[in-house]
Amino acid sequence: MPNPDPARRNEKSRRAVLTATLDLLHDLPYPQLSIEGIATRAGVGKQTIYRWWPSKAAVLFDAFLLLSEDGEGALPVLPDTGDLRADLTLVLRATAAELNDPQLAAPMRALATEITHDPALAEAYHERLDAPLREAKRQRLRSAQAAGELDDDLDLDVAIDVIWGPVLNRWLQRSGPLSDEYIETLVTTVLEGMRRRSPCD
Amino acid sequence: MPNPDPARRNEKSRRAVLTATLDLLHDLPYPQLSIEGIATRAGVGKQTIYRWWPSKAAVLFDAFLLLSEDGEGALPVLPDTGDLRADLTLVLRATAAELNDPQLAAPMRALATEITHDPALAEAYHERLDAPLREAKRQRLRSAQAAGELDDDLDLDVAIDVIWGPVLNRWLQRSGPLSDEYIETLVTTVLEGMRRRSPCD
DNA sequence: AAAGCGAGACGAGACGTTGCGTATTGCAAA
DNA sequence: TTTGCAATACGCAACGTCTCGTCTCGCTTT
Repeated sequence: MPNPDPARRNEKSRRAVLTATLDLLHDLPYPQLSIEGIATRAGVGKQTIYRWWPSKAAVLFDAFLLLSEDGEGALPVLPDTGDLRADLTLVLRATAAELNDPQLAAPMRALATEITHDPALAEAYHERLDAPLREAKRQRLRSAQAAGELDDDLDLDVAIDVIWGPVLNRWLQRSGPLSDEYIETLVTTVLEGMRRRSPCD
Repeated sequence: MPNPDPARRNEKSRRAVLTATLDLLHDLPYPQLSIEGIATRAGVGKQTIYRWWPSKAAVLFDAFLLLSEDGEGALPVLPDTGDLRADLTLVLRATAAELNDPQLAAPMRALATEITHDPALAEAYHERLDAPLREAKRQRLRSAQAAGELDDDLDLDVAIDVIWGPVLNRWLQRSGPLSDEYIETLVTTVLEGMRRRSPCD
């Protein structure tokens, strides 16, 4: 009797577990979230959780997946008004708003920290959650390249890191607020670069 | 009998606890690190730990503090050869080497993740560990401003985030290797900016 | 078609283990 | 003589495994 048969899996129990996980995270910090607590809240046997998920982090990941699938069925797309600076500012502000929302912040922090300790989870994250979003960002930057706003030989992946890395980092490390001013300055710095220019602008 | 008297504290026990913490982190991931394990390894009573530290994270923080104080008594300074690009590349490579060293990586990951869940720890981190390093970075950038390499109205704190944020982020999220090529491209992108330039370089 | 059957997921919860944080006991140092 | 110390017992909570009895399927047999 090796593995359980996914075909016979009870979808209702699955969703109950995931929503219970999200519910509980509204009230208590992730480290205090327990499998037993999830099972009780979901009205589910502990074994049902241990049967389908290898770890608390895996449950969290699926819960997160449920969240993002509910929000948007299709692939994410970044706004493209032709003004890259405006679009980036808009998107980063939206991101900041999400990160400042305690509702979403709790599971996001939890996922982010589990990823740093669990390589397997990290890979799943990049495949299922990060990749589509990253592709959307890449697409927007490609469009800006086509429009002549960006250098053609710019490394888009590095560019994405340079734009979003500081925001995520500031949030994770709590080094400061994700204010509009910060985002404004960030976008300017990234677009213009740090080097002094000869006076030809 | 309210608080213990720090004057009568046993320095030997203190160091035993902190070094035991670091030792244990070489062998097992941080989540599996237990107070009881530290006490046993250190040859110390559990109560001695609970008397002086409020949490596992606090022990970790002090252990980390011990590490950085051992490494360098004085304030850190970044190299300044007059060539900002070269200096940044050098420093980032050194940082990447540290982060790639499993010895140091374990406690660093642990500290980074605890910070995201514990605001009090985050503040202590920024005061005692991040601030001095950040000041050194700021100083180097100021020097570059004075040398005319950088714009005078550049926001140095944002600049620091833009340079170091992507590295830390890539490492925490395991989104890719901290290779020399990555650092090279990163430094170039940050210094030159993403925007297309009119041909006046 | 209807009744019987086996497999396997399910809710519930007991079980031994582990680590938590507290309390107690001598001992040693200041 | 006071108080931090190592050691260890304690109650508690969550762990992960296990064993129940129930249920829901899909496949036979009639």
